[in-house]
Amino acid sequence: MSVADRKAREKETLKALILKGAKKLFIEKGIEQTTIRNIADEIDYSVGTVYVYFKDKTAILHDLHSIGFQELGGYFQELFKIEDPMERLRKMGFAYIKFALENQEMYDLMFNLKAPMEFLEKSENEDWDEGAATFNRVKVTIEECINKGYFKGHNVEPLSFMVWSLVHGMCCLEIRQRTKGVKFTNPDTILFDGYNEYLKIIDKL
Amino acid sequence: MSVADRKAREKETLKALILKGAKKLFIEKGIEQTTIRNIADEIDYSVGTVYVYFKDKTAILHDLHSIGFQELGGYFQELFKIEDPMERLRKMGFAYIKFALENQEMYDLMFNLKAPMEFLEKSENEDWDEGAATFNRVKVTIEECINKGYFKGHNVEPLSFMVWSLVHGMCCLEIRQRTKGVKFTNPDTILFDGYNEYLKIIDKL
DNA sequence: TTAAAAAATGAACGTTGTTCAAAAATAAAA
DNA sequence: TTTTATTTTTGAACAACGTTCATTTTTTAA
Repeated sequence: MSVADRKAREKETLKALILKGAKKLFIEKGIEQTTIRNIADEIDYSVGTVYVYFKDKTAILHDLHSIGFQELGGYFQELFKIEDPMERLRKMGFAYIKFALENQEMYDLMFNLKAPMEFLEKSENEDWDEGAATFNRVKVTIEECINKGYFKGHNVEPLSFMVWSLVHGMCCLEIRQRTKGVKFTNPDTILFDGYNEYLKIIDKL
Repeated sequence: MSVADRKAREKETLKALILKGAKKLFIEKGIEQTTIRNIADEIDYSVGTVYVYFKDKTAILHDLHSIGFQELGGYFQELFKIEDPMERLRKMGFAYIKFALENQEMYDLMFNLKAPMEFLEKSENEDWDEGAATFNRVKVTIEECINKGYFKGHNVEPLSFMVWSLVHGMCCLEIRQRTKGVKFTNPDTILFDGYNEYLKIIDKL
């Protein structure tokens, strides 16, 4: 166990500490309202130190966006024990919405903010692996549905994209306050009421 | 025609000039990249003048968001000449997507940015009239569909919300670069391919 | 021509993300 | 142990941001 090894471990620890502090503040007071100085204060380090461990703010946001996908993975954990792909698809949408509502700021970061994508564009690895992997779980499930005779006459990829868009759109409108603006009859349940309409539809296909 | 009247008209003209300059810059270089100083420079006025006519940046963004809804109305113009509500519904989604793709920055402002909603919260009129009115056009059309015997077993409002979410979600993922991240087989047509899957589905209902 | 009112101005303030020479802490060498 | 070299941390300083407001300029009324 060399000194270099320990130093490397300590670097990782501090990096994780910064991310932890950032996440806490993001959830507490919003991403836009959180400054690098806030983050530095939160973990009792100076601003300069934050910039030693992260190139800029988009780097922090990108790393946190990746953590968000890990957490979303947690919500999906149980799903792949479900054999019936249609049942799995139904539950997957629920889990997705649940994650979005329980982790609004993280969801926003993962699927709405420009920062994580801007970071990718500037970095050498241009691929959005997290997003692609998550989308693939939907695609695989829908493929199984098709193989079982569901969704006759449909194409896997565009259909998967449509399903993703449907749940994403609902979460998006909710998180960005657009459901509050349109005065629904039942504002508190509109997301699940909307999702139920979708469930009714796929039951017929 | 009193002096006061002319003054009032001149005030409106300058307000419109500021909005016009702001919109031009927003489209040219993005909303986030446009500063009040940029806008003032663009129209050859000082920063201070901008603040005489608008309380703050969210006021500019809100007014521009309203203009966006007028423009979206233009895309919807022809639609209500279509008698068949199902055909109108199909075309409405297309028009919506077309508007979103041709006016990405404006669409973002209307349905994604927090500024217009923050402005509403602070103002006395808390209602998002523009959004509610636009949603109502979808709702009315779907109601007509139901009256004609389509969408049996479905509820107007949640179903309308679901349809809105579906197209909004697609536009959102596209505009916020999430479709570029997930490497689709046909990235250039995925939005319309996805929308076609939706069309296939409602044809069966 | 002069006084009053309205409109336009831009320097100045507090904050932001970011940088970087200097200081402090740690490791290696003597 | 003491000295030297390396690594880590620091916070003052910078440019740019949204915003304010005392001052100046322009316009209107007297």
